[in-house]
Amino acid sequence: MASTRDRLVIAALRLFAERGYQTTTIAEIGREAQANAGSVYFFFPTKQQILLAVLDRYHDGIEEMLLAPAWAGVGDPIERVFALLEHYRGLLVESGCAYGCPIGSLALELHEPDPVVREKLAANFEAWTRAIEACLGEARERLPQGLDRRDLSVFVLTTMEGAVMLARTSRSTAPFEAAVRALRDHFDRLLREASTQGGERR
Amino acid sequence: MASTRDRLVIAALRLFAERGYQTTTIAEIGREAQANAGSVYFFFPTKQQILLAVLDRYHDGIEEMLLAPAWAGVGDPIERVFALLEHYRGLLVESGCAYGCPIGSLALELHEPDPVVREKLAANFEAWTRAIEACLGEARERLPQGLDRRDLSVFVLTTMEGAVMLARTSRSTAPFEAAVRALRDHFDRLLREASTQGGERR
DNA sequence: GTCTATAACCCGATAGAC
DNA sequence: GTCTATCGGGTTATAGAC
Repeated sequence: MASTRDRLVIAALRLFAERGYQTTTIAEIGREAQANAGSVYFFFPTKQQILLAVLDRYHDGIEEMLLAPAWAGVGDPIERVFALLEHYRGLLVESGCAYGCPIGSLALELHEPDPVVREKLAANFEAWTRAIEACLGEARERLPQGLDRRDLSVFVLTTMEGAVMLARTSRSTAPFEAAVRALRDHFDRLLREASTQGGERR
Repeated sequence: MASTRDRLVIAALRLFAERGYQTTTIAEIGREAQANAGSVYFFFPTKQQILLAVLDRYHDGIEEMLLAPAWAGVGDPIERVFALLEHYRGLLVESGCAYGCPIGSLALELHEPDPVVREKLAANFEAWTRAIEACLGEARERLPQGLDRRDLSVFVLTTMEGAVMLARTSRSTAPFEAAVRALRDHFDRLLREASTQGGERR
């Protein structure tokens, strides 16, 4: 069995994702981790420290927890972009459209977060964006010259976050699928332009 | 001076936007509306009823509160799409990037909202999407034949919501501007394709 | 309609035994 | 390291005077 501290972090990660930060109580985190409310304070002096540990866990685990499952069997870098989006669609379907991106939900739930919390949220978004940017870098020869791959990576993330938000709120995957179709249309146009550009590329 | 009920709704609207639903107390709403905490319960039996009134206010006021200021002096329907996004960018700048879309924030803060709350949140997203869809409808002759204008309208909303989320979290307009540039690039390609399509349109 | 006072409850955090 | 017990403070909502 994992260490008590680990069990507490995992329990908090689950509860924050499913019910939010403010709604989750220290007692619930303890119960979920088979520990007592008071014991939580041996490892974490404040509730916010648990949140920081959870955000670190997401950040450190992005490969193993998110990218690896989403990209299993998908080698093409452009298809990886859409495989990641498809992974989120799967999470929506699994949950009956109750799923929300844990980082996005925390980012909007906490209106005036402590700077250290806000920076860890931003670091998680940054790691996600970089993963997409790496895909676009791999596929650079198939994309138009002069394309700003950073802009496009951010655009993929805003699409995912907005699409999950709308799907969750309407309890339907329809808006998610609509946004992804529109993004795919954009990518198709980018790939088509690059393929007719031809000639020397560097 | 506005009626007490109106002042309460406006106060709640402001406080929910700035500090969130759960963080805002009934006492604060009363204080902000120059009424007493106990008086709030004369008009609203529960806190959730205040939230419902706020969501109705947003929905009924979308023209006056949002679209009219954003579209002042902008006639072109495509430019109206980007003027609305530019309006949100202005709100970000004004607030030092603390701004969040009030509907989006509530949608992610409340993880298991009462169905009636969730439906009013969804109705607000739907009204926003329809406003964009109307612009695209006006500009239909300049857009590619067979373009799914509903998909594209949803895409504009997901871009706005995602972009505001990232800007707020990083306390920078950079990701907002990146996402809007990428969306503009997409629109440019759509308009270019339609202009070279030429011939008969209907 | 508006006010004061308070009931009833829950939470984060602490103290201290073992 | 883990437990029980509890403090102190804040919240929604109610009761009832005016």
